[in-house]
Amino acid sequence: MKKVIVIAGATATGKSAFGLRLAHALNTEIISGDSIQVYRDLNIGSAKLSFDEMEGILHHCIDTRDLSERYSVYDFQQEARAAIADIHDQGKIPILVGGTGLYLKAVLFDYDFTEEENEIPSSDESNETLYARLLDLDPESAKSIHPNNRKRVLRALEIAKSGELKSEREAKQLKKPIYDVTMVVLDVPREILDERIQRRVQTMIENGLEEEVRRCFEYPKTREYQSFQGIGYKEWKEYLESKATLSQTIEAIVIHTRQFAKRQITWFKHQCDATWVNALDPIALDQLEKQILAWATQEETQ
RNA sequence: GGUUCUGUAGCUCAGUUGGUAGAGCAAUGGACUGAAAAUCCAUGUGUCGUCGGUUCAAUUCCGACCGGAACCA
Repeated sequence: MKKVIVIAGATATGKSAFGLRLAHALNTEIISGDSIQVYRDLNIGSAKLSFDEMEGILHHCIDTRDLSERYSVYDFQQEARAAIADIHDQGKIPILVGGTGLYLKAVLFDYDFTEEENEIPSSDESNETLYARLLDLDPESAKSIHPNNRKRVLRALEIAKSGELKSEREAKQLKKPIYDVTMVVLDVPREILDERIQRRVQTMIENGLEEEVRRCFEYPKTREYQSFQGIGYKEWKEYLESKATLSQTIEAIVIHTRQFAKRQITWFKHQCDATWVNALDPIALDQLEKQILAWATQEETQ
């Protein structure tokens, strides 16, 4: 199996910096595992590295979509795997850096998405009615989806329409990585992370986040885009409509970012087999780098 | 100084015609296979401002005091 390095963790834990460090040491390229950084004009609010900050390291899966476009795990799986293959062909070990847990897992594991229309399933039926139908069509999947989780119920019904059930599709998977993966989760104690988030948002404001938002989402129609769902963007809706103050907007961004970080931590804790490292401990990071470099030079396993 | 409001969960506020109280947000934990920075689930004891009075019983009624707001001087 080919090797892949993964640097994961909550927002504001220093993933990008550590990823760059490894990329230099291994003379390789980085693949961003992030659902918002794929959008071309979302720079400040998505905490995207600037061209200079990339320090000459090639970054994949960034700036690949226009604000009006939809994007999904499927797209990411295709494009990230293509980039991985390309880097492997150069005899290098790709580094996947990102905080979108599902995206990382879908690339590394044998998640199976068949080619299909990327449409948002919609319905005006009640949650109860939809769930009842799912119970009938795919009881196995229904068991693991809460009736109120309309999005998931609709998706499972959508899959069932194709003839194959969601539960059947997943049962065929081995649920094992398709690469030889070394995965690291960068960890920062919650209280400190909260402060870092506060500061980071403040910096975004100073760097002109409001201007970026106005430029990208000036027209109300654009605020229906998937890209507008990003934290740091959607919070400006009320502000742009003169229904909220600047400080309320900033506060909302901070709160949403913290809640997001919490969800990310929960995901990585339970969904992934990874080495957790205190990102604030320079000695631990040095050791980690050495370990990864040593692992990188080992023979490929079968 | 006077009048009228007001003080209940971290925040904004309901409520109890007197039997010690509950929403939203926040917070905490969790789920997660095509929107995932999304979506969803679970968790609510707090001297009901302080001190007195009435009462079998006061957060609820009465008084004083201490905060806050508005208006009048």
